[in-house]
Amino acid sequence: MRIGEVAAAADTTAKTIRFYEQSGLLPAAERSENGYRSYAEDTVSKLRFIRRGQAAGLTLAQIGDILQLRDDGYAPCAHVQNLLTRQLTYLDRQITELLALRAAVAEFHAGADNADPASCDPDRICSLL
Amino acid sequence: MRIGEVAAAADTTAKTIRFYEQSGLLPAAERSENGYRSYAEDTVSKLRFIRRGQAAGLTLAQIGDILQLRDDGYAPCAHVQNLLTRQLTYLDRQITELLALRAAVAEFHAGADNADPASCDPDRICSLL
DNA sequence: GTGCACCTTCCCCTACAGTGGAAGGTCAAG
DNA sequence: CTTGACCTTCCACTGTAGGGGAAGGTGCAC
Repeated sequence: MRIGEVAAAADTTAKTIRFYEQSGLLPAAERSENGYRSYAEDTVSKLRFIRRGQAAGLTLAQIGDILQLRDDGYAPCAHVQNLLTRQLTYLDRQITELLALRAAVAEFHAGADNADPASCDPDRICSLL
Repeated sequence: MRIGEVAAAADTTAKTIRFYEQSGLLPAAERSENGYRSYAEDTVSKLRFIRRGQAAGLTLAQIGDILQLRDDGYAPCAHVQNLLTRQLTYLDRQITELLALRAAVAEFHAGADNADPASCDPDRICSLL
């Protein structure tokens, strides 16, 4: 398959596939006589896997590690489980931080109700913040 | 005050102050005879305000708008209240998305308990994702 | 023989908020 | 008179995941 066909099949772009190759997520593609990249069917599977990984919030680097393991002949199950555990921890921290930020902003916002432009100290720029 | 003193007073760096000036958050500084930037005391207030704005999750561009209003002689209260309202909406959307992502990852992770490396279909790369 | 779709490499650009470093000027102390 | 701390400008780079577009090669249909 040529790069455009693979891209269409995996619902992505040729540009992205070249970028993945350059980033080491995909092995350097075979070339046909004319120099065009030539792909086997399983590249489509890999691209779909990359999309699933991204949907789980993994970075391309993390996804690349999994693909590497698979290419090296290992079943990446344990590694992936590890990754998912860390991802949960990471997300929990993110959510906690975001909730704290939301609370802080809500407090500022509540103060806005009884804000009087006249009582605003120019030195503070804005009494709400 | 020289740039280093201001930076120390506002707990930031000279580099950052120059960056803010270049980005339009701070007006072009006065210069003393030797070409050094020379600041009035109120620059420290502005830098502290920038930090409060960042703590509320505002971007430098948004903070810059507020400072601009204040510099133009307006009390930015109404503008800030507007900004905070939108910020709350934005944060709520972020939190919702993150919670959904967390749920998705948790589901993958739960599936990991009964994952058998042997039953892993290499075509899928990893049965967990 | 030429138009068109497709492919190649190459380099630059995006957003965000700075950071690092080079090359050189200034000023006070020793 | 030199050392060191400070300042100046300019240029490039960080991380993330690609996108835009130029300049040129390939292959098929008309």
